Amino acid sequence: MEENLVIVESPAKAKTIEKFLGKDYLVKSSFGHIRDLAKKNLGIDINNSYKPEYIVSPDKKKVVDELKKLAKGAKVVWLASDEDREGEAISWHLYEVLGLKPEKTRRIVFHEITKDAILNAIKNPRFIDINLVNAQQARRVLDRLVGFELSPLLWKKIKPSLSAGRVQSVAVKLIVEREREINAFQVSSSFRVGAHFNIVEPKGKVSELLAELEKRITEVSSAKSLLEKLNGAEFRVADVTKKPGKKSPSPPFTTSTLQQEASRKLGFSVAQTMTIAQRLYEAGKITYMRTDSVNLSQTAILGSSSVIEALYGKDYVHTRNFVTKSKGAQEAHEAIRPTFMENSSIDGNSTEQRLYELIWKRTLASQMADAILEKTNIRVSNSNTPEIFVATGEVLKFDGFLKVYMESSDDENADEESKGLLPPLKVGDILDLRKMEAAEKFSLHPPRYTEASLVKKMEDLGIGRPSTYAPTISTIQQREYVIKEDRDGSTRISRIIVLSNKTIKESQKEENFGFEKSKLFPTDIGTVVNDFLEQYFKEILDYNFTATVEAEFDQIAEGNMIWSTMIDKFYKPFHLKVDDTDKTGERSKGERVLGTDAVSGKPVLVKIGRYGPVVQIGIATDEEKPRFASLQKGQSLETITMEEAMDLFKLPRKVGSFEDNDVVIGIGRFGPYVRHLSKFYSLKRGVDDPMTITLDRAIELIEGKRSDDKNKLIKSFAEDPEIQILNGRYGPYIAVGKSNFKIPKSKDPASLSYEECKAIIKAGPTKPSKKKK
DNA sequence: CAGTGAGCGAGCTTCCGCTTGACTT
Repeated sequence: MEENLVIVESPAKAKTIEKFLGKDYLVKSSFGHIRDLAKKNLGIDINNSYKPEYIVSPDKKKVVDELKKLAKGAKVVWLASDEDREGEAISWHLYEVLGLKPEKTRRIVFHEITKDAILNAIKNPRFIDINLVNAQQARRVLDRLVGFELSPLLWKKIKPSLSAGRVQSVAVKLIVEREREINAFQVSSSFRVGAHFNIVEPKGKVSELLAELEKRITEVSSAKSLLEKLNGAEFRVADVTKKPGKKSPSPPFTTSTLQQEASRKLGFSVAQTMTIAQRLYEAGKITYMRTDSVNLSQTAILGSSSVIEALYGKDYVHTRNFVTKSKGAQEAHEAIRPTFMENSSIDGNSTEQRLYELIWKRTLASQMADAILEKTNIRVSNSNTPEIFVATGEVLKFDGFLKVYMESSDDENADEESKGLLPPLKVGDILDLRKMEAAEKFSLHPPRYTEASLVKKMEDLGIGRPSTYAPTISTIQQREYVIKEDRDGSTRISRIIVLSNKTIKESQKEENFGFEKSKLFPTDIGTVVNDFLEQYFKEILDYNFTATVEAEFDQIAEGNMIWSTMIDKFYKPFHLKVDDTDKTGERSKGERVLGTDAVSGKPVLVKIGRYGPVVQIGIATDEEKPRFASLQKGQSLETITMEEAMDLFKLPRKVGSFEDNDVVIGIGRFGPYVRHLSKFYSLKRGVDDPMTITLDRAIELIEGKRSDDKNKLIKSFAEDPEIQILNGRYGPYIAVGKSNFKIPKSKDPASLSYEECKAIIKAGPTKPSKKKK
C-alpha cells in the first residue's frame, strides 16, 4: 500500500505526475467533478438558506468507490485539483465524500506539469479554501436556479423541451441581435478611383504604380466629371515618405484562440478542434487544451528559444511573457503548447498533424523577434484638380516571427491589397497615366457569427469557460435556436467608369455578394424565445449580468460576502417575476399579420405553428379551417413579405403529365422536387425555379435520375438478389438489404465474386443504414 | 422522407462546469 494518494482531475495528468513523484506516491484522477446538485426538483432547499442537495453522479460511482478505498489505506491524501474556483470545489467534494480527516489531508496546486512545479507544490501544501468553495457553490446554485426556473416557463409559454440559461441565452441573443442589425442595414455605395501609371525605371525595367484617390465619391456624376477633368492632366509625384513599422507575434493559444484559428486556417468546427486536441493531449503531445492562460512555463520558453536558434539563428529569438487579459480568466493551466518544442511534427492522422503543427508554429512564433517593416507612401498631384492620389507600399526588412506564423483575420472582406515594393520614385517625377478606373463599391453589413467568432465574443464578454464553449455552441444548435448553414448570395450591378486612351467609357459589372459559408443564423423559435426572455427577464440577458455576479463571487471568495445572502438577493425578486410571468404572461408564437388576402378578404399572418413556422390565411372558427403553408428554409417570420407568403400557397402545382401520370412540383424537407408516380426527383439548386419550371425540364430531371440509378448498380448476383454492389456517394459499396459494407481498397469492386462479397459481409461490422428519429 | 396545423391530457423536458468514454456517422 502506497503511503501517499494524490488526486488530480484528469487521468492523463495523473500518468505524467506519477512519473515525477516516484514509487511512494499513487496518483489517481477524479475525472472532474464527482457530484452535482440532484436533478429532481431544484436540488436546492430554498427555505433552508439554499442548502444544496448533492448527489454522486451515477457515472462517477465507480471512481468514488475506488478513491474511497485507496484513501482509507493512505497515510496522506493530496488533493491536487486545479487552482481555481471549480478545482477548489472538486477538492472539497472529494474531502466530504471520501470522509477525509483534516490531519491526513493536504491541498496542493501547480500551474504547469513540470517536475519542479510538482515537487515545489508538495513542499508547500495548504488546506481547502472554503471561501473559494462557497464562491463555486454560489455560481452553481445561481445557474441551477436560473436554468430550472426559466426553462419550464418556456415549456409552458412557447413549447416543450426548450431551455434557457445564463450562458446559452446570451449566446442566442448575440445571434438574434446581429441578424436584426443585418436586416436593418442600409447599403450605400461609393466610387473608388484608381490610377494606374506606367513606370520606366532608370535601368529600363517597366512596372506599374497603382494610386488611389484619397477620398471616396458618392455620385456617379461626380465620378464621371472628375475623370473628365483629369483627362489629359499631368500627374506628378508630390511627396514620398518612408516610415518604419513593426509587427509582433500573437500570444500562444488558449482554448478560445485555438478554436478561432483552427476554424479560420483549417476549417474545423469548435467541437472538432476540441476532440482532436483531446487526442493530442492524451497522447502526451500537447499540454492541457482547456485553458484561458497565455502563460508558458520556463521549460517551454527555453525549449522554444533553442529550437528557434537552431532553425533560424540567434537573431530570431525574442522570448516574451504574455499577460492574460481576458475577463474572468482563472489561469489554472499553461497556454496550449507542444509538450516537446523540438518536435515540429508528429505521427497521427492528418487532422491531428495539422492541428499540432498549428500549435507548434504559434508557440514558436510567440518567442520570436518582431517583424520589421518599412512603409512607403507616395502622393501624386495633378495639374487639373487639387485631388491627390495615394499609393502605399510595405517592404519586409526583417521577417522575424512571420517566417513561421501569421494569424488570420475574421474579416473575410478585408481589402487584400497586396502591398508590395513600390517603384523608386522621387518628388517631382512626372507620371504616365495608362488608365484610370472609378469602380462602385458597396458598404458591407456587420458579419454573421461563425462558431469560432461567437466563442471569441463570449470570451470578450466573460461568458462561459474554456470547458463549455464547444458544448454551449452545440446546445444552442440542438435546441434549434440557431442553425449553422451556407446560404446562397445574390448578384448586383456595380458601375465602372474607365478613362484610357483619352476616352471615357462607362460600363457595368455583375458582382456576387452575400454568400455565407458555415454561419450562424437565428431560427424563428430562437428569435421568439429570445424576445420572450428579453421582455420578462431583461437583466439575465444583459451582457453585463455575468460580469456583475462574477464580481460578487469574487467577494465571496475573499470572505467579504456570505454566499447564501448573495443568492437570496438575486432569487427573491427573480422568483417573483417567474411566478408573475407564469400567471399573467401570454403564450408567445411570434405572430405577425402581413395583410389581407385579395381573393378571400381574410387576414394573412405568420406564426410558429405546431410543426414550425407557417403562413395562415384566415382565423380558425367552428365552421372554417384556415389554410396553412410552411415557411421554407431561409425564410423567417420577421422578414417574410406578403408576396413571398402568398407564393407558398402556389405549391405543390401540377405542370402536366408524363407516361400518363401527373407531374407535380413542390418543396419538401430536402428542397424543391418533382413528383411522379410517387417518386421524388430533386430540382437542381441555382438552376431550376419551382415556380417557373416547365414540363419538359421536369421530364429531363426524371430521365436523368433514372439513368443515374441504372449506373448505380455495378454488379448483382444470381445466387442472392439481396446482395448488390452499388456506386454510392462515397464510392462503391456492398448493400445487403438495409445494411452497407465497405469494400477494401485492395479489391476491384467490379470483379468481386459472390464468395468474396460474402466474406466481406461476414467480416465487416453491420451498421444500421439509417438512424430513425 | 417531402399531405399535417387540435388542446380529453400521462410523463418528460431544463442549467453551467469539471472530466472522459461509449456510442454512432
